[in-house]
Order: sequence, then structure tokens, then C-alpha cells
Amino acid sequence: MDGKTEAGRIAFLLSQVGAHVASQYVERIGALGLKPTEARVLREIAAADGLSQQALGERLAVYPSRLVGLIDALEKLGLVERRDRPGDRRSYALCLTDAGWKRLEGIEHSVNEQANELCRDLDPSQRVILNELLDRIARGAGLSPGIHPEFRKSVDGS
Amino acid sequence: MDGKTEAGRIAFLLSQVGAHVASQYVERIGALGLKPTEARVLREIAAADGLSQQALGERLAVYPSRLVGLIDALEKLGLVERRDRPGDRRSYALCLTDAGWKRLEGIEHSVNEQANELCRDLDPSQRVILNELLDRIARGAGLSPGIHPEFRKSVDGS
DNA sequence: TATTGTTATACTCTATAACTATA
DNA sequence: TATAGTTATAGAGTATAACAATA
Repeated sequence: MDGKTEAGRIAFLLSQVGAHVASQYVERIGALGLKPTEARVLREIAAADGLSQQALGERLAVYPSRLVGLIDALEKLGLVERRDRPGDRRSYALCLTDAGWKRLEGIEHSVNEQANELCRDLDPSQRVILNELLDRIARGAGLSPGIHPEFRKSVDGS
Repeated sequence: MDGKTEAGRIAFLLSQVGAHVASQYVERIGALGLKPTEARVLREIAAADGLSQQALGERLAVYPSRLVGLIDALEKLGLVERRDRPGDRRSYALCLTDAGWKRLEGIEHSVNEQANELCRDLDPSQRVILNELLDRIARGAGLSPGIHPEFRKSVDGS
């Protein structure tokens, strides 16, 4: 749908550009040898190094059983370690390895690059304005700053 | 990632708001008794009433085998018909029923409503500016006006 | 022989329940 | 008995190949 009203055009563009940003992100993550979910786990461990799989599951709103294979894969890639915990032999402390921290840096670098490419046609003052308007929409929609509502379902074109 | 640079913040907001628009869309479509894929098929048939499943598959970039169940479901809902084609007994002509056209109207109405809610905090001049800036980004990213790059894969938070 | 729609198969991603080993 | 992690199972959603009817 083209969206005849101004609001309609804006909603379409937001969805169109948002989808494009997301798919570019998937490509970039893939180029770094990871799936988006793995990148997300990496980031979450970095934010709370040493946490348990249970705790990680809660943070990601994901079933613990799902983390098993996920952590297995990241461990096989040498990016994450399951360290024994002194007091409790049931749970592990999840930590990034040096390679894990490096990979995470790579992700951040690539994401920055993507952002710069995306905005390359906007001059500084336009960027400020766009930021402001998007922020207003995000706040109006009840979105919390810095918290991303994961794409959990795939969506066909609007 | 918070995105320290202005470009980073914009990219994050675009992805965040885009995801939100998409998930609201899924909800609205669901409230109308459809899955996003089904809504997409409905829209595509409306745009080229009477086309074959092969042709539809090409337009949607989807394997013909996948359409079988999809059309089955829409036929069971009474929204689409497989009409016999006079000249060729191999292929069907896909048409929307009256109920199908009505449902499509409902979708468009709901999408308009969503767009208005999304922009409710922006006055007319702000809408014009936002539209312009988004359009500039979309064009710079090589996105064609009115063509939505389907979300084919689910993406975890950036 | 080529084309249309269909069935069958497999692979990924995810939700859920049952199990084990510690505590 | 409760908790952490694991295994097993099932259900979507989708890609691919083989097949039957028609051209």
C-alpha cells in the first residue's frame, strides 16, 4: 500500500527503512560469522559477565533449554566459556573469551559503519532534526530509550 | 547498543520504531483473523485479480508449493477463489471473493489508523519534514518508493 | 517435451515437558 | 524439595525435489 496520507507515507517509510536496516544488520553479522541471536547473546553476556544460563534466559525472555545449543555453538566458536562456579556445581558462569570481546568490538564497529552509511546524505543539522522527530514518535509509542523490541516474528510487506 | 554518534542514534531509532510498527501491524492483521503472509497474498491477488499460482509465486518470490497451503487456507476462509480457467485446465484463476475485498478494506482501514496513531504527536509541518528526511534516507539506501523489502528473517535486537 | 499445481521430505527455529545432578 | 542445566519432542515456517495431470 502506498499510503495516501502524510501519516501513511511516514509509517510506510519507517517500516520500509526499518526492515532495510534490519536486513543489512543480519548481513553484517553474518559476515562476522554469527547469527543475530548469537550476537545478541554475546552482547548480553558482555553486559553482565559471569551470569548463569538461567539469568541469561530471563534477560533474553528465552527458554533455558534454548540457550543450551546457543551457548554450545558460541563455545565451539571460542567466543564464550562456561566456567565452573566455586560455590555451586549446578550452574556455570558465562564469560566472554578474549576472542569473544574482540568479536563484539567487530560487531560494534560494523554497526557504526552501517549507521554512517545510512545517514551519509544528511548534513549535521538534518541529523539533529531527524533524531528529534524519531525520538518523539518513539516516546509517543511507549518505546523505552535504548531498548529494542526484538523482531520475534517475521513480517511480510506492509 | 545505545549508539553514541548522532548517526548511531538515528539508526537505532529507525530499527526500533520500524520493529514496533511491524509488530503492531502483525497484531492488527491478527485481529482481522489473518497472518501477515495471508494479508500479503490477499493484497497481491487484489493487485492482479485472476492471476495463476505460478504468477503469484513469481510476484511474491515464493515457491509455488508454498502457495498451495496458503491459498487453501484463504479459500477455507472464503476470501479467495480458485476459478477454473476456460482455455487451460492446468491452472486456476485466483480471485478475491466479495468477503475477500471487504477484508482487504478492513486491512487498509486498520493500517491507516495505525499510521495516524503513530504520528499523533507530530504537527503537519513536522510530518512534512520527517517524510522528506526519511525519503532521503530511503533513496540513499537504494529503496524503491512503495516497494517493501519483506522481513524474511527474524532479527534480534540491534 | 514443457508447464501447472500438488505431495512428500527435510531443515531451521522455537516452545514445552520430562529428566539429571546437584543443592 | 527446589534449582540449574540438559535431553527429547513437537510444532511452526520454509526450501527443494519428485510427481500427476494437462498442454
